[in-house]
Amino acid sequence: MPAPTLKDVADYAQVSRATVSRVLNNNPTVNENLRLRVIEAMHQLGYQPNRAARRLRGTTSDVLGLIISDIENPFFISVVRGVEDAAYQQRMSVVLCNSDEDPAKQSMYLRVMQAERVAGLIIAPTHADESQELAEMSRAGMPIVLLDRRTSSLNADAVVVDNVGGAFAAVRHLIDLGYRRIATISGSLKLTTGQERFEGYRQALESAGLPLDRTLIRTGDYKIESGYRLMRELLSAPHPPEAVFVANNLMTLGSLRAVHEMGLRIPHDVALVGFDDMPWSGQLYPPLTAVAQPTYELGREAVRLLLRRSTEPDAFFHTVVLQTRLVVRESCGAAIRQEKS
Amino acid sequence: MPAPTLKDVADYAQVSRATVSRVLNNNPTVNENLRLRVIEAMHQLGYQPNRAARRLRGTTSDVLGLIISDIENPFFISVVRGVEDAAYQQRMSVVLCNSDEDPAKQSMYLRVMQAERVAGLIIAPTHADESQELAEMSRAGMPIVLLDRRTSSLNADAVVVDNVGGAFAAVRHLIDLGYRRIATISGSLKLTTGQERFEGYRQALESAGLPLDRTLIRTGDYKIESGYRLMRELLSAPHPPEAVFVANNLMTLGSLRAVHEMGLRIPHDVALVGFDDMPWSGQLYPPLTAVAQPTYELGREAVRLLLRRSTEPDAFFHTVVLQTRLVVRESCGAAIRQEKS
DNA sequence: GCAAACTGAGAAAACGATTTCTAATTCTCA
DNA sequence: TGAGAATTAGAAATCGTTTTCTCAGTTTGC
Repeated sequence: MPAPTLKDVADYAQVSRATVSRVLNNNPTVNENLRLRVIEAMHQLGYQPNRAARRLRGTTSDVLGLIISDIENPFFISVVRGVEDAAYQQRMSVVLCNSDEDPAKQSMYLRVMQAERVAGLIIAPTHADESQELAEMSRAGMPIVLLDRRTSSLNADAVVVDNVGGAFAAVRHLIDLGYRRIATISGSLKLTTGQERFEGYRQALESAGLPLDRTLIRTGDYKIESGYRLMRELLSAPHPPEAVFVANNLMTLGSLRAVHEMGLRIPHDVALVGFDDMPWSGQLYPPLTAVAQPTYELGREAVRLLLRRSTEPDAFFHTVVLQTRLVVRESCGAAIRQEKS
Repeated sequence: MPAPTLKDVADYAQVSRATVSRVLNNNPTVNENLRLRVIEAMHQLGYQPNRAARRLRGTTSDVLGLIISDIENPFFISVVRGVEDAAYQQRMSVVLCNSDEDPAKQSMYLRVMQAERVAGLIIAPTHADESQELAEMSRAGMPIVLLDRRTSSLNADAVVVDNVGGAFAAVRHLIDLGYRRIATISGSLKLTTGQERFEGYRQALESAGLPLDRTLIRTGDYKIESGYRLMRELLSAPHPPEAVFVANNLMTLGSLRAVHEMGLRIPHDVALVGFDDMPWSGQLYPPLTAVAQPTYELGREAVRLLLRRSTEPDAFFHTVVLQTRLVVRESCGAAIRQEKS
């Protein structure tokens, strides 16, 4: 039993295919009687329009491409959900791909997107993206929105969070609580997020007249293991820090383990503030103080930018910066220290 | 600049469109010289076949639908990844939808899938799915694979984990460590996963000749808050349990918080085993003993079943049951107790 | 050496919608 | 009442592929 086509509906309702199409697309030039007859026929037959055919003839596709760099990072889950919800409201579907921080895989998926003739593309470019592919697609008229990270090789719409401001608020909070020797475990400086969070850390120290101490700075790779290793290094040093700002969620988990294994207590022996608030952050031991990112909004906003670009292809590029929020729990020691500001 | 079409390639290579199509589909009946000429032309023009047109004409679509019930549950992330990877190897793309445990949203997405004319559908049906839609689609010839959960309203291929065995192993482990008063915080008994994990708990007690004590059984809804509330209830009772088996990841987080807030220690005052091992399980305090599910495999296996059904539509239905593994860390007290088996 | 079988590749017909023409009505107003 | 405008809906072209049909040219079998 093949699925009913528009022609079947037309035959059943005894009208032409064009009329059925008009009803389908809410063309007002169709008589109410006929309209009802066609709708009745569609119901009777359980008709669903074939998207492939529609896309082939119509100029606008209703599929939207989303390429993220690491589906296993919980950060992206909520982003995906934001994109999906916003797209659904526009009756668009989302094709999701995962580049795994692998430039080869990314370029493969870019080709798939091109072949799919997607209406637009939302992408968190991989680590060190030097490829010209994105720029070429953009020049060829494909609406593109950069998500979370930016890349030097492409001028385009982008939606990012205020990494500098978020990191600044976190470190400033530690300073206001009276900590002076504040270390950081930063992310890769090849990613804009890594650079910016480090910059926030630097500015916060500067704003309080504190020196930038090389021995308190460690650079990781956003994975659990590097957080563990770098935290051990920091705490084993002759003159360990009083507090640490960790620049992402997974490295924070590794840091916690290191502290516990060394038999130290948080925040009494060392205070901790993380970047990225997760559903389980409040259930860690101790509950984690962290910079919350508007991940869901990030996704929604990306779709909004994409739609704007589709309708106004020549508008100036926008970069939307979403604000973060510091969620204070116990790992920073706010409850046990006097705020000295 | 419109994208080049097959016709453009044909003109450029001075052959017919049919020949280009044959080259594209590796039809061996085309002469090597022509083949090279066509491939060269495709390169020159940067040609990418239009999937919409291809899907329209061809009988087989290369899009695979995936409907999950809660994208915010970390459990599904790895499942999605498994599906995606397996699909990619078959050069298929995945359209991902999130029903949010909402039957209305699920039925909406089912219609989208039907309209997309997807090659097949992998679905974790929502809570209490009584709809006939799935059964109808199945009867209409759509290959369908049930994921993680089953539903009474449809006989179809399914891939699930051995919930009974996993729960049994977890509780049996507690028994072997010498615990006798073992409680459970179970999931909704409307879901097959909830029922089966409870059944594993029951069987483990029975196998050791322990009574099923109503006061030690609590039923939650798989959310953090219910884990928190139910654990407080259990521990405030006049005769609290020595150990607790919690039937999902989020409720486990809530349970941990409850124990900590009440000033009790794990595993000294109460031991804990969870269901579903997560990347952060080892970094909780204390590191969590949990039943690990082969989530990635779950996804891969679902794709495999789907492809088999596409090629052999009339084969008998299979249910693939994947085994779990108990990951022993510290929350069960294995390190501090003598195993008495 | 002639009929039959095989090869390779073009012409043309699908696929299921949308959209542009176009023609048949109905309406409007002098 | 009749000419022109407005409305309504059908016929046919179109989108970019795949697939079937066809046919010329070549090979094979006896």
